[in-house]
Amino acid sequence: MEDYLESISMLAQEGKVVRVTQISKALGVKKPSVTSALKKLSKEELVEHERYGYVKLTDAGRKIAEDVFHRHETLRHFLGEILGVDPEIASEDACKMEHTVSPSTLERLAKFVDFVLNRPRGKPEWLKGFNYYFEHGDLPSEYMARCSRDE
Amino acid sequence: MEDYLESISMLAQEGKVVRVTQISKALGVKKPSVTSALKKLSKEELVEHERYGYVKLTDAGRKIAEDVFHRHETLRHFLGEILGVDPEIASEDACKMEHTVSPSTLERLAKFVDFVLNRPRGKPEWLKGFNYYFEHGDLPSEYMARCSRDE
DNA sequence: GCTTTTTGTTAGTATATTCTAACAAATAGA
DNA sequence: TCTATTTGTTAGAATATACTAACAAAAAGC
Repeated sequence: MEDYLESISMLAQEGKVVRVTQISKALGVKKPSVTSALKKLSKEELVEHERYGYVKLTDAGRKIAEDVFHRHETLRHFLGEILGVDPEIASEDACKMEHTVSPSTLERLAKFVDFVLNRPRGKPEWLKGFNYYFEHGDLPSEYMARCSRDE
Repeated sequence: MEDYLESISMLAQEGKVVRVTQISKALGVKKPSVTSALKKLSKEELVEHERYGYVKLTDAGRKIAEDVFHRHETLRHFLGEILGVDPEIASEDACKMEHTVSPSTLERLAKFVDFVLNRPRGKPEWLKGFNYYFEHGDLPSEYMARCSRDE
């Protein structure tokens, strides 16, 4: 259900009017699945949807959608920009993981991403070291030297 | 199903004989759930189990179990030792996430954990910086200074 | 306005996984 | 060895989620 809310939110963000077919395409599920999801989400007052009509998030629904989206983005950034996972895969994995991370872990992960990418400026040197290590299996001597100096 | 395999593997590792009740307790599910899981896993030739008897992994089952365990440990280490998530929660989250991470992401994560924790010696200075940042919301001036020097 | 196409819904089915209740086998105690 | 307890199984129901096939409503074309 979180995926439906997130997808509705994203489609709405793009300015498009949100309809069953679009959600169906966005999520890669068949239309009846969307209809029944919307029925359920309506009952929980997370979306507004009348037969054959447009889909809109309620405030409660939007809140959840944005939370899911935040989780998704945090994971995607971590996977893509720190671990260096292929963007496509980073997005897919984020999509699956976003539903299982606990709030407290996500909070730390978000801070971690922020810390690594922005404190106090851009990406730190050691991240290049990691990429080198991942590609070659060991570290360039220059990096080793600098690291020892730091210690 | 992966959870069942992992649990059986872990119980076996502890030297104990593996039985339905133990798996049931380890996973926090009722015994009929275990019985039916075992039936399924037997059909797939991942465990050996005869009525009222002990449970044993086949080679194929053990292989999967060890893979799941590896995923679990990698995640747990990352969450606990790098992000600094509470050990209890790190373990729970790892348990949920271990089923959704893609192999390529896991490979990078494992390398990342190894890199951060062991290359070229123990934990790097910046990890303390992260913990400070997480607790206080900004960085100690000493760290800021050192970082600029590095750049 | 009538027909065709697109869009959405309903009904019914399937899978995966859990549970409870009731029963059966195995084990342990006396 | 007989009974009581522990352990394991079966049967059946529940939830969550997806699907297909068939139908209905709405929109578009002419």
